[in-house]
Amino acid sequence: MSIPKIYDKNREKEIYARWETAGYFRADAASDKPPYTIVIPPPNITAKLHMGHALNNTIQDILIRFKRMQGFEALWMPGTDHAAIATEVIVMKELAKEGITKEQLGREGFLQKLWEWNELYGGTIISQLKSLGCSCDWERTRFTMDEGLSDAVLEVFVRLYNEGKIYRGERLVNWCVKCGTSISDAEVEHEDKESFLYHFKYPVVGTNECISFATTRPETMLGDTAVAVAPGDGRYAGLVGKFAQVPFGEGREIPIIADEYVDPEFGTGVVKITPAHDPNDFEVGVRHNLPRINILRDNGEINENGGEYAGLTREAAREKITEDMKARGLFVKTTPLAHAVGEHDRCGTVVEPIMKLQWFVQMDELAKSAIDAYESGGLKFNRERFGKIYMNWLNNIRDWCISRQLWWGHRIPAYYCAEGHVTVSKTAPDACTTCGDKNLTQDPDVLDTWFSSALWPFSTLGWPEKTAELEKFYPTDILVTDRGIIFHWVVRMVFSGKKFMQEVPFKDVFIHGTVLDGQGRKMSKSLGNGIDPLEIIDEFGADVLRLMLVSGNSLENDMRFFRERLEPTRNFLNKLWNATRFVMMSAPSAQREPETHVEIDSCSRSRKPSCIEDRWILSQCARLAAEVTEKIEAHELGLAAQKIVDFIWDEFCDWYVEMVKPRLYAKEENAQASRDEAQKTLRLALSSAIKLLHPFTPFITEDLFLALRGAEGAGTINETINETINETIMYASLPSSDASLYDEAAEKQIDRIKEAVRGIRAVRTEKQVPPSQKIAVVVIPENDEARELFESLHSAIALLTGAKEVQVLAPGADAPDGAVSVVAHQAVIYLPLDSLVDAEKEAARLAKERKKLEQEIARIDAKLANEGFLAKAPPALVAAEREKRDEFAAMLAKIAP
RNA sequence: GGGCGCAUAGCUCAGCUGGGAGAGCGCCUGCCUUACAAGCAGGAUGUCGGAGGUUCAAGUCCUUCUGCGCCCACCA
Repeated sequence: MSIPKIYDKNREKEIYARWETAGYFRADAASDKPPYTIVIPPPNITAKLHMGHALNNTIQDILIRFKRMQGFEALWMPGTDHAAIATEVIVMKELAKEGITKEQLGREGFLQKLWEWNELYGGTIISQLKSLGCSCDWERTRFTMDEGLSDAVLEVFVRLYNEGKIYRGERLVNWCVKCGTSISDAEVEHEDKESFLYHFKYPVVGTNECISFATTRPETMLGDTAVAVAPGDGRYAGLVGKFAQVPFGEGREIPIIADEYVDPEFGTGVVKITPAHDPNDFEVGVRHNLPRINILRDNGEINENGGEYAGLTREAAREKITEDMKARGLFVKTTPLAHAVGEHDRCGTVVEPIMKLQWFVQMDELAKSAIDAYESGGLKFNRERFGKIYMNWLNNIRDWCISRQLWWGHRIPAYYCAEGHVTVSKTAPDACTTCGDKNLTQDPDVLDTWFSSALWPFSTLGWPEKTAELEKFYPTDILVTDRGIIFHWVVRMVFSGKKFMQEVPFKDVFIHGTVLDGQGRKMSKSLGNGIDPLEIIDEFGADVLRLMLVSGNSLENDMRFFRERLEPTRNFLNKLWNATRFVMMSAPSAQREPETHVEIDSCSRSRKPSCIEDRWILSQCARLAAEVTEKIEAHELGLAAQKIVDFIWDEFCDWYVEMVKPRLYAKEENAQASRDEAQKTLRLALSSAIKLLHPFTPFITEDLFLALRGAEGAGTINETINETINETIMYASLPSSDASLYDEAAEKQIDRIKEAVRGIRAVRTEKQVPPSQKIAVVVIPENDEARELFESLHSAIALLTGAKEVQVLAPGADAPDGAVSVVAHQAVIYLPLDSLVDAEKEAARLAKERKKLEQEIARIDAKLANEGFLAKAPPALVAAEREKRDEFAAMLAKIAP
């Protein structure tokens, strides 16, 4: 029977299905274990898994799996977001293909289409997350519009309304004339566009003068209700208080006012004021009690207030008005101007500030609580700079417009009577609370999608009910998300959590970078440069994708995605597969390796292996466990992964496995005990590393772990899995990192062996000794301790260097003639290579060695000669430098001049 | 206009609280050594963007300049 040499990624689905069936992802609110909670950033129901999701969820899964193995009751709460406008836009596009509009379907009919859509596609991303290996508690999967979460939304709206924190008001909102809805500031994207600055003038009433000004939007002149100059601007001092005439329609006369808002340095120092269509002007209008003239229809056409221009589009009106001003001699000039234009991030339409009756959340107090959370240290970001972004936004926040003129979403629970009285209630009220009118109509608008996701960390746990889940799992431990939604989401969750749960929803926020294409550009549909994670999973397996995503880069920075980076990762997993294959073939003992911390500890202490290499690798295991734990807890996942990879590939495969081969293959009768010990240690060290790796590459590690545990005889890896179906690595305890398991003596000794082996190999290569030629190696140790060390590992050294035998002489023995020497710590190694020794070249080689040592010594001497260094550097460092100098000097002395 | 990030080997990037420059890929040499050629052994490669400064000591901290990139912003 043959064991496959190549690891098979196609087993992932089967393994996942077994985990799910076994209920391994479930988190129990009644558990005694300490909780560890993460709520997933709910993907939109329109979403298909992209690289950003793959990275985001890999990070979360690594943390959750690690904590689960550490013994926490780990809950990863999954779910999806209804994504009001995004979903509505997509479904409308689908309907448009059939020539249907949402108006034709009516509200009920359209919503039914949306629910159908959700039924069909809302779960797509969930199944895709499963193929990535995510260990979410799927039975708890929530949706922002399901019953419980909708109840939470209504509860919050009503409470805030009753507290006066939610109000309805006519304000300027960002209006998308295409989507026919208001959008939040955060949904407006500003892009610098080449445009024009139009210079015009208005006649000043009662004089022959004109006052000139500039604007980028001439059509808004139709709504001008003032002209403003800077207070104290001498040029216009005489005009303030007079009136200018808008030369359209009835020739409206508007006041010339002075306001701080005007920058006298800019342009002519004069600004026309359009309170109904510009946020700044709106403020000016409030200060000066100016009328607001709305000149736009919802579709962007000029309305009746625009008189003769009514019915024109924004663009057409702009041109016609400019022409008309020219005709009246009031046009001065146009100058080119690059300036930022606001566009709707969903459809790219230029956003119009427009007056609308909308619902707002008053932000001052809520913002303050979110600021407090950060300033008090109760909320931490993985990098300070993200905290600054958060604070900067909060310090400049404006009231949050929460009503959207859409149908898909949580409908605003406000009801109006014929008189226009407002009644807010979770359930439809029987009568107006003001006048008792029974004929009520509900507000047609729905809430901003972030209104519901702001509640996600506690609404998913059952709030407003007092549930065991809330008690156990709130607040959550960490939020892992993208830089792009700090304002949209993170901020709003923080103040919502503090407001309704009296506690921040998470203590840590981990912001990770963006996955870019190979050229450093964002992956986007329009560029067509996206890489589908599912294709990568198909080709390489989820393990490879996951490990690659978190390796070799720091997660808070953006990363470029190269397919070429997948191969080294795949190669590593194949290496691990083969290492396990080797261990199972050469150490097929029926005896299981110790499983718990206690067992490992007692193994290492009471049954301390007698062989140095066993002690060494177990010591390295304990250090690895400590380092990996530290790095994961510091959320340095890439460094943690690197440590594990290095351990498995370098320490375990390249050194330890080779070192123990002589013991495994020894034929002597008395070799049994040593062989058993080697086999046990092989299995213990490997399974330790596999457990530490599991959070990163869950599938392959499950296979290998079960194979190692259950292997009875030398069966195939795959066969043994079925026999141990009830067991899993997911709940295996992590290897002990107890510092008492560190064996510094063994570490130092193995370092010496490695040094010697490397030296011998280098000489072999340099002398071009073919690997097939078995050479002789003679070691002359400096003392008995070194002699014992080299003797105990002579077979290993022979195997590692391709030597026929390694002879260890007594300290002080005579060096063999005609041999090449390799100087190591506390030993000189001779390779009798008569035929190959070229006296001249050998002298040159030794001279080079000497020079290297002399340089090292000189460097240290320079340091030690520096009085400042001696006086101010830590004493331990100085001592270490001295020790190194002594060692180098000793080695130098051994190289014959 | 404000804020932030990046600049380290040919390429892609690590390098956390300052103490002898690293990895992977690529490249050169030699190996199908009975776990693995998706492998093994050996090797070459860097004024750590420029200039100042702090320090006994700077890739690491400060200032400044240059070149990319991102975010925020109501300057008409």
